[in-house]
Amino acid sequence: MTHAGDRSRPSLLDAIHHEPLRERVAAVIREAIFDGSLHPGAPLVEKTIAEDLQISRAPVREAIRMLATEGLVDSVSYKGSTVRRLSERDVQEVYAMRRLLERYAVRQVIERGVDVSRDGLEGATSAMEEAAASGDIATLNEADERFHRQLIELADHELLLGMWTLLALRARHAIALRNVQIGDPAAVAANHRAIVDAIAAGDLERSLDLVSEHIDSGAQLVLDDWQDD
Amino acid sequence: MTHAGDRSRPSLLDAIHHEPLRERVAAVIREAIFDGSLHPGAPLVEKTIAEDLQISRAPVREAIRMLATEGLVDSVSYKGSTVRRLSERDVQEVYAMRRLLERYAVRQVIERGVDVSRDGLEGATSAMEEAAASGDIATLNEADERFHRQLIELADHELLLGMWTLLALRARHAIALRNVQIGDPAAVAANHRAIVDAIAAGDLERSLDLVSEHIDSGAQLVLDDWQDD
DNA sequence: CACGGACCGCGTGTCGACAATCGACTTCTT
DNA sequence: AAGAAGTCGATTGTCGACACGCGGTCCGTG
Repeated sequence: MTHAGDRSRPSLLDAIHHEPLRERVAAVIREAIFDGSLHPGAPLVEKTIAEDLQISRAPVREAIRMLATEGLVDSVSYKGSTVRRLSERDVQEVYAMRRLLERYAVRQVIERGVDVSRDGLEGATSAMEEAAASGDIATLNEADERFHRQLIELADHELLLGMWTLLALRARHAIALRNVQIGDPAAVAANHRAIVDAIAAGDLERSLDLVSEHIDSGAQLVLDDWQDD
Repeated sequence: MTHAGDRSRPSLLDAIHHEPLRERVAAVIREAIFDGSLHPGAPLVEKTIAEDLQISRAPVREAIRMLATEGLVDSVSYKGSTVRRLSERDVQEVYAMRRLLERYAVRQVIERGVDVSRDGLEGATSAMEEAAASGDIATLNEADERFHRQLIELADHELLLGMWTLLALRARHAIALRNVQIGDPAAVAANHRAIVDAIAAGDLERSLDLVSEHIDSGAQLVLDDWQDD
């Protein structure tokens, strides 16, 4: 699950240190999938993409293969690749696994007495509150994902983090398709604050319940009026 | 997690229907890792392997990349790939995730009232008992893995199955490195029988305990006298 | 002798061309 | 006209050659 460098952190180095072409291509296609330019079922033809980007097929091919392992693309030997069609069941499975993994993370964090207020969660939480207050949905969503990622990171479990990262990608895919609208930003932020508090208080049962509930409601948001393509 | 065709089922078709070269190459390297020809840390040089197999670098390259996503190989851009070095922590993480996933599967199976005696577990279980009786360790191990795989399959959750499959590969890697010796074959078979019975009886708590215990003891077998490379 | 920079070999990254496969369409046969 | 065989276009699979990054070596310099 060694996952290519963090593309969401465009540090100064990236300008110097040449990231392999396949990574950049994968990032381009991934974004196209998320922003809707590539709808589910759309064919990904190596030659076409290569010509569009004015490069050879090799890096395109590798990029597509990456996306396939990420679950964003379906590939069939000798036939071709298409943007994955997500069924309602797929979405349910993704969220079921997320719930399982995040609950496990919470358990680990509490058992090992990690200081959640100091080690990161605090930042994401207050960022969510600020974003909610100013009605900045984009930032809110970003902070939301950061919150959950940091929660997983606090469990200090590389394999867990790797698997969760894959799930997060697939969740983003589902969310992108449905253009999910958050009901009440302030409530979302408050939920996260409550989770932090419960963990900090060492209340395992309450933490698990809150996390489950939060993830289930997220799933519900995506699944409402879902129609299989 | 779309995983290349089932390589363990060499049907008649495989002779006709050309499986892409990369798959066969991946299978060869994977086996070499499991049987110890390629020890942890051993470099995987595309050109060398390609020449050994008398093919070009392209399929070798893709095969290595597959193994990397399976967690059997470490790849670093512009530097190269090596057989993954497994730390004690890696092994612990793999087994921790297996425990989490298999417990989840058990929960699902019981909640949904799947008929475990009819739908597959019975076959693997009795196969284990026979293998144990005749002292056939290889068959025992094979039936063991089949048992767990079928347990996961009964949960009817594709994503779960995909993630579990990855974990199983990594577990096999660890087991291969330690040449694990099973203490008492009959006891192992009996444990699985007990799990089937508990599930069939719908006894959730007992089923979870048995599964946890079984996986933990498996982990212990691998971890005994583990020395990080 | 320590240190910094140019050089060089190794291996991966990328390229353009050719081969194999698949599915659909066409055509031949009865 | 129906069915089977053959053909064709589109796309992936494989190939060999060249480009580039990386790390170690060797040399010059203070």
